[in-house]
Amino acid sequence: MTTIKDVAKYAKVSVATVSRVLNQKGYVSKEAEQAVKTAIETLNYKPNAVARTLYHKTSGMIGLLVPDIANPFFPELARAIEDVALKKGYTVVLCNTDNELKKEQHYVHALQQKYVDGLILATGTGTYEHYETLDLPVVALDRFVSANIPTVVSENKNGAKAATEHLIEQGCAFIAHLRGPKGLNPADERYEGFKEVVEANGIAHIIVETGFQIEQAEEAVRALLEKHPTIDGIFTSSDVAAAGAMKAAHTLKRSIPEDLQIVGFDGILFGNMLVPSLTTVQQPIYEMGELAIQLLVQLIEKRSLQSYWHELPTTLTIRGTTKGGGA
Amino acid sequence: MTTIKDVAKYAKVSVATVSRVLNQKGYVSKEAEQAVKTAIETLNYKPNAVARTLYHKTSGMIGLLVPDIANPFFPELARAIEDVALKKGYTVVLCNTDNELKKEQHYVHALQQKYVDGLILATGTGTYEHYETLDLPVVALDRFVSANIPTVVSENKNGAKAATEHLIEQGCAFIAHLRGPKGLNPADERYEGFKEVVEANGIAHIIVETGFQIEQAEEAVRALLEKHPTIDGIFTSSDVAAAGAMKAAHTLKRSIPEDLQIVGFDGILFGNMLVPSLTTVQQPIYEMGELAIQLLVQLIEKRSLQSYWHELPTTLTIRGTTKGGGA
DNA sequence: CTGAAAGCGCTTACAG
DNA sequence: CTGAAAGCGCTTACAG
Repeated sequence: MTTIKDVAKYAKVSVATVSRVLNQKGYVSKEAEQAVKTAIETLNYKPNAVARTLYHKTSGMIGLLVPDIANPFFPELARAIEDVALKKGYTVVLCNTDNELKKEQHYVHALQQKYVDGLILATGTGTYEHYETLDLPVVALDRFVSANIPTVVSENKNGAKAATEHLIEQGCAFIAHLRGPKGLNPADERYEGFKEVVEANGIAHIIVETGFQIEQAEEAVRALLEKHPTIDGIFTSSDVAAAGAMKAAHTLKRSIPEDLQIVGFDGILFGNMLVPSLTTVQQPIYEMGELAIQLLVQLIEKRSLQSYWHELPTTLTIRGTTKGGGA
Repeated sequence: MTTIKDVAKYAKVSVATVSRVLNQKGYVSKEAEQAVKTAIETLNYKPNAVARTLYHKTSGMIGLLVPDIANPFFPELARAIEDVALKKGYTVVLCNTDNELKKEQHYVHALQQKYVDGLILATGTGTYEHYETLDLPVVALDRFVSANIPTVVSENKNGAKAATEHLIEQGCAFIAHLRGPKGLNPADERYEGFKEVVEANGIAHIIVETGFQIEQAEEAVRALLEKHPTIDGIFTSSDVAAAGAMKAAHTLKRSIPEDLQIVGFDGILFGNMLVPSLTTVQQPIYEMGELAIQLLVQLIEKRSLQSYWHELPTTLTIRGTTKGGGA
């Protein structure tokens, strides 16, 4: 690798001068500038980012912590973040935590030691509370961590209410809710929204908790439908769980949406690939990612934020698994 | 941030001694060691990874270049890579290239300047040929770049042959192949495999090219089925395209697998979420990712490789979209 | 306008 | 066994 010294030697100037033309700051004569530019060109010199980082204490990298990139909600989020990062000159380090405290801590330490400029937390065990004392810009995405940390979420509760109301409007009289893990923010809020609406309308309902694996959801729904054959509506806390519900319904020869209506939550791409395509509460996934990194960059650049709480609207997308929609 | 100097001062030794206990190399007395350890503990000192990188010219980071992490094949791959990286003490930088030469070049430069220890290329325009002269360990994944670069792929051609043979065995007489972009290695090989089998068996066939968007595939298959209503089998170059084919079939009221049988390629998770679930050529996605990073780490650690060519077996997973399987 | 020097935080020969 | 010093590649006051 050619270094700034090589360039200086070739251009017959000092390294300070080379540095000045590199950073376009400070005075430098036309002749010196030209000589340096020629030297850079002919030696194919690229400044060493690590040395710069050591001096500036800023690396141009941000850490993205997700539970599991293989969970289809997160790739879309990651893509949005990476797109904006590219434009703004940042680079994204991907970390899968599996919601395990140990992995989370490990990554936070590793990233800090590398001088990352900031962190986007799309994960959180809820137990690792050191983010505020980290002295590092942090944005929480799809999760609430602390009031001092800018947060980007979608309208989980409202979305859940809309989904539940839709099922009721379409004639469901006994609705099951497949809720996500307790203690997980979005799952709790979706549950709240569901409960509020069924209770307000005096609708029979039942709640079952599942994780993010399709098999769990499928099994849960199969058991549920066998035990309660009169269930005619299901609202799931994720689209993946909805797909599991659809598989279970298919196995039990319950036709969708005639016998059983299903509404998912997330609006990930594959919902539209299902047959019938999935009615779901669409989160503005890409926009959430975009906003999160924009806020993070503002924080990094020490610009002040107008708001620390950003709740983006969800929209009910009616498709083939409920009666209001098409195929 | 506390530095090695602070620790040295607190422990009343030189920074050299602190460094020695940090790295557990060189002689250091029990007393000095103890003093340093206490100092590290009480000051909560973490060594600065950037300074180390500057000296050692090795960062503990690897770059992962994929076309688009939102394309469901890549998150599974990325997850495998990240899992192994975590175990081996590396960190993964995620780069989406969209198969654009400009983005690819940008990332390669940016990563090099950050002293990444190696690159995994799961993308490639085929035009950027500088990887061999990069002086950086590189592994090609799901793509052939050069004979000098260790390569991990799956048996694309054999998989395609098995898929096509399966369709013929199940009675298909007029088979369409939705091939991926020309010039893209895996797509070309799958096409070759298909062609060989249909030609050897004298089966009527037709080829259409599509990209990786479900909408393209759906539209292509709709047009195809309208023009050629006697098509009774489709082999697609990806599972996403197969989902598009299923949607088109559904729209045209062609029942699967009775009227129309479909085989995909990839074996991504969501194939199993479809109804009927998708018969597909399963690539060992996780294993491919694992192997790629293991090879890369071997390269980084200057251990020699037995082989530069790793072709992992694919398996035909017969499910609900062809007649041999279940639902 | 320009260069010598100190410093970012670490590591490792080199003397002792 | 231990410390002073040089060096990794850059940047920026400070003199001139």
